[in-house]
Amino acid sequence: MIELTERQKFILTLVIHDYTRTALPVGSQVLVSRYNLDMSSATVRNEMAALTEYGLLRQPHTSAGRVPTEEGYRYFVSRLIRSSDLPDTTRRMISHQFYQMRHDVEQWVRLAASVLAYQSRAASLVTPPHPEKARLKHIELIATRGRQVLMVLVMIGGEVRQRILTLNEPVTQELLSQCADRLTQLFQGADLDEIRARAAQLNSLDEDVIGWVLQDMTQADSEIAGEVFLDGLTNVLAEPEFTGSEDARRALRILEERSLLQDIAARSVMSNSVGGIQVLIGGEGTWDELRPWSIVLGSYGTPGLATGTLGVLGPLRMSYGRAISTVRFLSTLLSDMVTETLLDEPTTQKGEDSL
Amino acid sequence: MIELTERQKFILTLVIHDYTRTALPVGSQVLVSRYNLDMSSATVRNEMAALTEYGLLRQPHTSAGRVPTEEGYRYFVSRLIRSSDLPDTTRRMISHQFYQMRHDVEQWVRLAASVLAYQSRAASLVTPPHPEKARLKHIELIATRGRQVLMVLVMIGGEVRQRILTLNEPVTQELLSQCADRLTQLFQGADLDEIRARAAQLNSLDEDVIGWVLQDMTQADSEIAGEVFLDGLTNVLAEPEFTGSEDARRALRILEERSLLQDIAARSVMSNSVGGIQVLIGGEGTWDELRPWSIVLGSYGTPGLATGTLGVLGPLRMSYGRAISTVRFLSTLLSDMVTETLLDEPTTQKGEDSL
DNA sequence: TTTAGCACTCGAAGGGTTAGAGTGCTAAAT
DNA sequence: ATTTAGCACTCTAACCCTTCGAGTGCTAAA
Repeated sequence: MIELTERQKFILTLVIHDYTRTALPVGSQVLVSRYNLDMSSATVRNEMAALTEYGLLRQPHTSAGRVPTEEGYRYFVSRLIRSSDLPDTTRRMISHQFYQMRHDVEQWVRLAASVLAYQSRAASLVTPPHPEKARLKHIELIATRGRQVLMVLVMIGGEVRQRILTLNEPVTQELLSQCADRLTQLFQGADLDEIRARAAQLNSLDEDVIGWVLQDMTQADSEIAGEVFLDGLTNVLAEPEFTGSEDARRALRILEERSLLQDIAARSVMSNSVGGIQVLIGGEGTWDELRPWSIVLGSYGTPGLATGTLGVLGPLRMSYGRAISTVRFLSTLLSDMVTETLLDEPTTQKGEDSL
Repeated sequence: MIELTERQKFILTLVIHDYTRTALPVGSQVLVSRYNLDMSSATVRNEMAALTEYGLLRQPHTSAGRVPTEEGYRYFVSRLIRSSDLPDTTRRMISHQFYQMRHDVEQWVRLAASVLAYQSRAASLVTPPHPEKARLKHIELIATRGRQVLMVLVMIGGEVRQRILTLNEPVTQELLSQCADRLTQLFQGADLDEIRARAAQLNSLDEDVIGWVLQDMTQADSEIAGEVFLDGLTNVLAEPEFTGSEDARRALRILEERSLLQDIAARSVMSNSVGGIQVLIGGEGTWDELRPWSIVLGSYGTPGLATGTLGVLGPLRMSYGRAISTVRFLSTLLSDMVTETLLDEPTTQKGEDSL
């Protein structure tokens, strides 16, 4: 990557700053007068020409001002950005809100999406915390009607899965409770493989049930992000570059389908990373539908226990500083939420590493 | 409401049909040639003038064709519409999909939203089935860490609520299980009031827990529609009347905030109702943000047991026939889903009407 | 009661002009 | 060796004007 002079960096920063605010190509004279630069517009013009040469700026047409290129944004994000933290009062306020929601995971995930969207003025997405490898904590079986039974699976980490299953023959609640207790005793703390290995010596009812447990846990393991909570879509549709264009709808379809989101969320190694936070600019050549968008992604949680993804989606000219600092703050906050309210027995208590 | 001649009804129907397809004001000559009418354009003009007089059509400007007014749509929906059922193959296909999803309520609610959006070519919304009055089926308490306990509440009807609660002092899993069993025995099938009434003779742990149960059930009762599942937003944003206008964003904000949706879903008595299905045209004077929108709403489930709402949101010129028939079909289908897979003990087994 | 004929209206579309913001280049100034 | 003033040039956005044509309402004949 080309080394710029200090002044060039300064001017690039100003152009990006101005363009993010106005969405209008920025000219040399405007820049000088708006920011009281003590150089002439001609000097700025020369520097801009250099930056254009380097591929960091471009002109929409000959007699227009400059606009940052994707490369320009990338340079800015990776080398120039000075992301200030959120103000202390704001942080305290947000923390307080989360504290009040601490009892319900879904609620605080939703809150996270809402805060993220509001603070970054863009669309936000948050996935609930999800263990990399589901470990069983508790099985519950509840008779409903005839051969149908509601199975509730509580995983270590707090995730709860429920499913209605149909047994071969009707069973009383009492038998079901005993079965659930037995299986809970037997498989507490076990992951998919361990259950599968130890599932030999079982009577028929237990076997029947554990089959469903395995199925559900397989599903849990394969889900990277079961549900994705979105918020702030209107923030992004309000941006001038998307009003009335095809792009806005395409982007919305992306968010609606969610498969691409999972794809992206799954891909943790990305081009530009700032302190654990990934910045995806203009689809990075891979996701064509995202060409007019940027995504700031973070993750939260504890790798061994449960992790989730959170991010901000906005136009190319989004405020990266604000987005990054918000994502960073919420990332640590949500990590705290996971460890504070969902932490369970230490994982060393179970498993093969019990030395 | 004014009585129209058969020919006027016919022409109104044609205008609405054509406008629904093209989104362009429809003129007399176009109408005659496009539908091979055996009358002259002048005759059509006269009838159109009459319909305009009655307030069922209007002209965007003097020398333009006619466009249906909200009143026009209302007349059409309440007196003229002939909503054909979905084709048999389609119905079977959809039913089959639902059958495969029958184990997971969230999944089939999501599927319903998806099918509804696809079939009606508009945005759709579906709320999960929700009992009008929560009745307890089962309490489960699971120790997590220290004084924190995961409480899982299973309601009759299949709804499951979970919450982390903090007790006054640490309690073993065994004690918790006993407590849960005791409370389940004592309050099974009881609603909020009954629990409150019978909650006198309890020891301290039970009392502590039952307080949280009451809180959760109160919350369950007050929720009309906890979550609203949306789909097909892009269908609606693609409509020409919304490209680039403020309206689209306003509408999206409505859907995002969901409070208005609950408001609407809660208000079951509406102006135009066709076979249990409510049609809300242009906000009906009450919801200003919805002026450029129409909503076709239905409900499903069994009033005593659990009910939900489903609906379609589209532009004023949406295809009401298609929307209504889709909503109607899904309404019965989802009702079946509720009774088939979630039905519990008959409600007469419990309560004051046990004669 | 229907229809042919006609004058009239008004928005959409096309074309031409203008204004001004912005550029790059050159030559003078620092 | 930079920086800056000056200037010719470019190109879009905005405006105005005209034209075109679809659609109307009215009148009079069928």
